[in-house]
Amino acid sequence: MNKLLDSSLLSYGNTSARLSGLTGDSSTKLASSTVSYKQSVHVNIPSPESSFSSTPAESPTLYDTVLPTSNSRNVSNIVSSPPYLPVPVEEIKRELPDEFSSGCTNDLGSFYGALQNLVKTEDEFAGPCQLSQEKFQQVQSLAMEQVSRDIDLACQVLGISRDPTDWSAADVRAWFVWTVKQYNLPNILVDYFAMDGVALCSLTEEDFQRRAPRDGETLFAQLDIWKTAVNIRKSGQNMSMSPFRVEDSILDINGLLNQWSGSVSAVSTPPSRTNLVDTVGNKMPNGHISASAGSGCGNGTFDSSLIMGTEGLPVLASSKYANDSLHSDDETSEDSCEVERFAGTRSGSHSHIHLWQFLKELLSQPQMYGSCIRWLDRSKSVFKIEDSVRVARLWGKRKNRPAMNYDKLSRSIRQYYKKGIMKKTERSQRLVYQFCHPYGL
DNA sequence: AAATAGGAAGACT
DNA sequence: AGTCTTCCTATTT
Repeated sequence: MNKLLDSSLLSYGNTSARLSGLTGDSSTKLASSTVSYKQSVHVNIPSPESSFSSTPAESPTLYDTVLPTSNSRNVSNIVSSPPYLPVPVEEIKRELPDEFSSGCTNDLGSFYGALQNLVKTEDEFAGPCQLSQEKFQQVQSLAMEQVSRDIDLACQVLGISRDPTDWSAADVRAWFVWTVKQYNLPNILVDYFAMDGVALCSLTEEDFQRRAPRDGETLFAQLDIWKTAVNIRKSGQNMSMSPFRVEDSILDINGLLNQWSGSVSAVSTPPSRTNLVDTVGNKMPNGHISASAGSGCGNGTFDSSLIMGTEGLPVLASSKYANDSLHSDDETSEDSCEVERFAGTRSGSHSHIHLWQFLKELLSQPQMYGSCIRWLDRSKSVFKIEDSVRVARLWGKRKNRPAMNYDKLSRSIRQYYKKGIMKKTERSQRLVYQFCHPYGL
């Protein structure tokens, strides 16, 4: 079993190190990156315990060290942990500063120990460690490159954008299933994260923890890595690394996906990103997936056709993720983009969003929609619609119902009373509603 | 006047 | 079948 670079290496939380710090440029730091991760953040570099048998002459890669070559490779190992990518071990060792080897019993041990130490002391860079900025940047560059490759692979497998803010609700689900699978997080209820990427990115760490008390931190940390990675790439400082291409990898993507899906037959089905399958290969309605314990959490699966071309070769799974976010739903862009966004890209599964989910999306973006809907008491899931006309208009746009108004919207809300999704507050106030547990989480 | 409440029927998936 | 959407009348704020 491969060992991931786990909390023992990049345990960001206990060390107060930040992923964004790895960029070495504070200008690229995301606001959310200031959170100290208390849980492990995986970077795909094998631990010292992994069976390195590198022969210097062959300049093996990290990938090589954990994956048998040829068709006989053990796919289950690939699936049970994030795939390893070809970063030459010797290169990493060569680029490590000398300080990294002191006090360790073997080279790899020194690498991990030193890198951990480096991460620990990043915030006190000029402190006792006294690593040169150049050396530090070498290591952070390697780490970020590995992270970036992981993200590229996941994007290609899932057919989603690198940028989480581009994700539709279906993309968010896909990312969740992938992450849950990769990091074996059995206690995640995906339905608690039924939102698009913009809404997801606006969630705080506390929001994650509320939705997933056990693994929320890890998920939040993972999302933050993605956000940071895309920020780095956008800022153009991504270490002259070309995007990872599946065809360049020696990773057996087909095998990976077959294992991932648990259904070889799915390869022959038409490509469909939303055709999620459960652990026995049954498609679930509306792409519904659940990673909760007892429902096949550890085996969250996808239709492996999602990235298969007609010849069984992995291909990029469409660019349809182009626009399903709410972030441009402000007053100015509503008009300019209306036809394209709501007549076109909103079709299909994305129109399945429920009103209560939509309202939560708006509520999760107070900077954008705080003037029309806001929480009155977040802990009790009490919110107020401040601008009923605008909220109704936004809802109508999302559902492609131009005639939507607050009268109709409120009728839908009132249906929720019977369903136990919403309720009126104790002291009835106009335009004030309350989510029933757990819908307000 | 605007919001609330809920019945009824139809659309849509 | 479930979730709205649409239309409606009556009531409350």
